[in-house]
Amino acid sequence: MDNNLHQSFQALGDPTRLAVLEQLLKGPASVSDLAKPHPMALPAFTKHLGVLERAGLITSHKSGRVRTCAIDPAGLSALDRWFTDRRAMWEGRLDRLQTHLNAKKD
Amino acid sequence: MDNNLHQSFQALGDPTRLAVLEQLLKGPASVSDLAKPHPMALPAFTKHLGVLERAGLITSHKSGRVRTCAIDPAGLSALDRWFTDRRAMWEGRLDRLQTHLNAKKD
DNA sequence: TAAATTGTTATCCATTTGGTTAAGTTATAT
DNA sequence: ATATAACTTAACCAAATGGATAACAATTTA
Repeated sequence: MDNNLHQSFQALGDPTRLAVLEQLLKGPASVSDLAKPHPMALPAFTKHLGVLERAGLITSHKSGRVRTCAIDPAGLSALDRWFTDRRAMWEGRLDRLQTHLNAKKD
Repeated sequence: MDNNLHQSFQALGDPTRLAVLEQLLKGPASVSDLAKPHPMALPAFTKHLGVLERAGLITSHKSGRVRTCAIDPAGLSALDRWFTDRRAMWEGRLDRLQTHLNAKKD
C-alpha cells in the first residue's frame, strides 16, 4: 500500500492552515475573506491555500475575479478513516488480541 | 482555545514517522528494531522519534542500554477526536443546518 | 474611461527540516 | 578486561518552508 497520506497530515501541520480548514467547515469562502484573520501578506496566504488544495483537503474555483474555496470531504474522510481504522489498536481493550494477530501475520 | 494540535499533525506529516507509528500500533519496540526498515543513519532516525515524542504521540523509557518506544494513546485520541468532532460538518447531511447555526454565532 | 478590488507571478530571504559523518557514552557479552 | 551493542551528542549541509516585496493581470464599480 502506497501512502501519500503524510502529505495531507503535513498540510494540517501548520496553525494557519488548520485555522483555514476550521473556517471552511462553516462554509465556503473567498480567498480574501479567509485571509482576513491571518496577519500575513496575500501571496504568503495563497501559498497555504495551495498546500491545502494539493493535499486534497480543499477545492476551489474562480468566478470573475474572486476565488471561492470549500472543504473537500473526500480528503478529510480519508484522514478520519486512518484514525477510526486504528482506534482499537491504541485504545487498549483489544490490544492483546490485536497485537497477537498482527504478530502472526509477520 | 489554544491549539497545539498542528504540532501533532506535523509529526504525522512525514512518511518515516507515519510508518513508525503504524509499527508501534502492533506493539512496543526498541529504537533499533524500529529503525531497521528505514534506510537512514541512526541519528537521523532518532530525531524522528524525538519529534513523535514531543508531539505526544509516543512515549519511551530507557532500560539498560535499550530505549523502548510505545504509542501514547492520549495523543492519538486527541487527533482522532478532532476529526470525529467535525465529521458532521463536512459530510453534508447536516451542512445546511450547521452552517446556519454557525453563521448566527458570528 | 478611470479607479479600485481581487487575486497572481516572480524574486528573494531567514529558518526549519531531514539527512550526513565523527566521536562519545553506557550497558552487556566474551 | 575488552570488545561489542545500543544508543547519544555535536557539527555540519542541502533542500524545503513560511514569510516579505514588487509588479502585473483581470474584473467590477464609479
